[in-house]
Amino acid sequence: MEQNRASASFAAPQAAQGAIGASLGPFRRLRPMSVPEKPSLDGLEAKWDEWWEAAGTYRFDRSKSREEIFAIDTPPPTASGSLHIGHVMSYTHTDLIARYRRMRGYEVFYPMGWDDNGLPTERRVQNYFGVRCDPSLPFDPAFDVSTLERPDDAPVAVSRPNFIDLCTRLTAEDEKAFEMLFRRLGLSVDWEQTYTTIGEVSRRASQRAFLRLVRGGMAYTADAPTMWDVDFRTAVAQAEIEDREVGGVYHRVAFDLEDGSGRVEIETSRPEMIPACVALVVNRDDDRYASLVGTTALTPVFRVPVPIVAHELADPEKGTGAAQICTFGDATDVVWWRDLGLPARVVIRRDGTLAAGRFGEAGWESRDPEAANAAMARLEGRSAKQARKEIVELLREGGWLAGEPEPVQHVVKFYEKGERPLEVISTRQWFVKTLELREALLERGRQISWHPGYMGSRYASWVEGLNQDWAISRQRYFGVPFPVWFPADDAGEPVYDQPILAEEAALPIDPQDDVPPGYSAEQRGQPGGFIGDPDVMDTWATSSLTPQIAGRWEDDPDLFERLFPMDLRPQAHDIIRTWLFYTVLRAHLEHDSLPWTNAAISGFVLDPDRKKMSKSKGNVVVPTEVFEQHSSDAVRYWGASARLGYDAAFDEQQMKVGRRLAIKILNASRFVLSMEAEPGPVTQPVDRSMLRRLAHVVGEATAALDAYEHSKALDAVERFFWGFTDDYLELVKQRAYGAHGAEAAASAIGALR
RNA sequence: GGGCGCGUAGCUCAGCGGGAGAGCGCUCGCCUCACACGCGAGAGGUCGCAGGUUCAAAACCUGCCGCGCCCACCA
Repeated sequence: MEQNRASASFAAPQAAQGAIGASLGPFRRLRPMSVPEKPSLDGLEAKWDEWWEAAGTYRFDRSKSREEIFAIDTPPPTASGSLHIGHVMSYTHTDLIARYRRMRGYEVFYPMGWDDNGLPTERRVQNYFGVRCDPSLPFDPAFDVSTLERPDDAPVAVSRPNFIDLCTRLTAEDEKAFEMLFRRLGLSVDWEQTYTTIGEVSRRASQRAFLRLVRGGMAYTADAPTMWDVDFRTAVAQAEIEDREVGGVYHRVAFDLEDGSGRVEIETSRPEMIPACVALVVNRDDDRYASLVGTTALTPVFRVPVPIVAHELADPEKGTGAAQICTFGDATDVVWWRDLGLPARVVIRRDGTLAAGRFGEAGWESRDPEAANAAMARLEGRSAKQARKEIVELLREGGWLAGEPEPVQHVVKFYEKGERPLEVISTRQWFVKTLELREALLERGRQISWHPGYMGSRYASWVEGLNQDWAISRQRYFGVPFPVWFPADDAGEPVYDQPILAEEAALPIDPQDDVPPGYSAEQRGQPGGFIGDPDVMDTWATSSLTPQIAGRWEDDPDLFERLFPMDLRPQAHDIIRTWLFYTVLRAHLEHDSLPWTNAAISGFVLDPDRKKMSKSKGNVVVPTEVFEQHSSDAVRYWGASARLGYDAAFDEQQMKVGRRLAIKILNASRFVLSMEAEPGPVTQPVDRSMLRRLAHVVGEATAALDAYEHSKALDAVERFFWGFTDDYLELVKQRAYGAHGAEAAASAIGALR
């Protein structure tokens, strides 16, 4: 049914077999023209970019119906970095699909987007201009970054509006450079469809979708333990967390039983969390400890009484079989804390340093408050790492350290862009419900056609492993603001459970500038007034709406109808759990549909030694140099030779092959076009045989491209072509020149054309 | 720990039930009027290992080994 919804303008095998000679189509009309003496690839990119732009070759025709359209949800690259060779490969893959669909008669919707909002841009602006954002400063209309003075080389604090302005200006520059590169690559993008994730359309769509989630009960705000990056000082979502193996130290620490009958030893890599300990946990089936459940122990150093509790997740095999529960040392602590209804004693602050309440006061009971507070004074204000050294001394002094600390390699959770391990910190965040949708989202995954198919299992394993709702708020600046204010109580503090939602018609809004309905600007921050939500959305909360943004959802309902759900999401495999997953989630919640029917997943480009390319390794390839050296066609050839889903080695040899192929095509074309005589009916067996093979190859390539196997299509076509030049061309050359008469020549020329 | 992918000529890879292949690289020969960014010829492999199914296995099944990726509540 897909195949039938547009007429095929690509030569079908049957046509070529039927009336050979009569079916030359457009080639019949080719006339000898000014054939260049020495065809060259140099400068072709600029020439054709200009030509396509002037002719509007790839402009999207919105008068077409949904059935006639093939809509692509192009990945918006992060605008605040540099494009690398991996982009070149994956965007070439998408372009191959776009061009193939166009050949099949589809009206292809192929936009470009720039993902400019978010942390990467902030970081780049900070480094580029030497500034940092201080939201407490007022807007400075006279601010001029070019005259910025940095006497001691420290970052200069600028206001939030000034900072955002710098972000906007720098990304605009980066986006121009990206467009130049993509144009040079020869992408058949309709550049009039370009959007940015910080642009007005994106902000409106993000805010509108968010408001609907809140009204529908699918988004909520809660003060809950959340994964937190202490350097960026923001919450991060499960999808942005990665495991890293790092060196750690196991410490065996003794807890005295309250009744003085003995001690319980635990093993921990985070002894600095002992002041935050709220319980010891053991497994009920563990004979060593079962009798202790229900009794009380005293924490070392701080002498805080904590209950010994049982939980099924306590693994007798791990460590000593007994563990401390702290608020919060890791994600497991959160599970135990929640399941067992334990109190919280938080000692890690948002900047990652330690601080505690006064021992001896409510919530901070201690059998020896004086010693506890003295000990805490030695930890206060230190980072987790520094505090660890300090508390080891305290443990040693008090005789609570059993044996010597033992260095180990263990796996710790990091923010993917972060440098220090994540902490679990209780903060107020906005969440989107995902856990309760697990089954529905797994079903959505099954409805997608994955290319290659096994990528579907990556999606499934991610969805199956979801363990927290999606935290979408970020304590940052350059992002889409939440269209929300909170009423201020008599003390001027926000009342979080009564958010004031913006009107949809007013979107996009910024609660830091705009005033909620029914309030006046003077009431901002005043008792009884209002407070704007200071946070911005996770960048994925915007980019998960790219089909809606590119399709101008609700801004242009007629267009949206023609595009959504789209046909194709092309992307790389590293962001299945983020971009792909969230996009499926948003379409499910907002439209009760898939966002698109196909997902084409490209692999990575590895360096020639099959190592991952990264800036730190210094093995990153700069695309412009590659274009310069090999030509865009050659680079595209290399990209096309890599299958979807599989990593490809960066291979200049392969580009040389592509270059040779391109030049061979030019030379063969020069030969064919230089024939003076008129083409005639194809009567000679050799000619007919060649055309039959050609027809077969067309069928083969068509089937491969329908199955998203472009490398297979390339292989078939290329194989045919070299046979065509090396064998067929040589066989008919003399005849085409007229050595065997006019009729035989006309047959050859007809076939050649 | 669970899942997925991959192990075929020096390199990059295709083939996935009946001839072990391509390109690059290598060797040799050719400036043949489309192309020397070319043309022709050639060397090179117990298809990771071990069992099994089959008349027939590089291909299917089982187990193992190695590499990579994804996921997991790794004290």
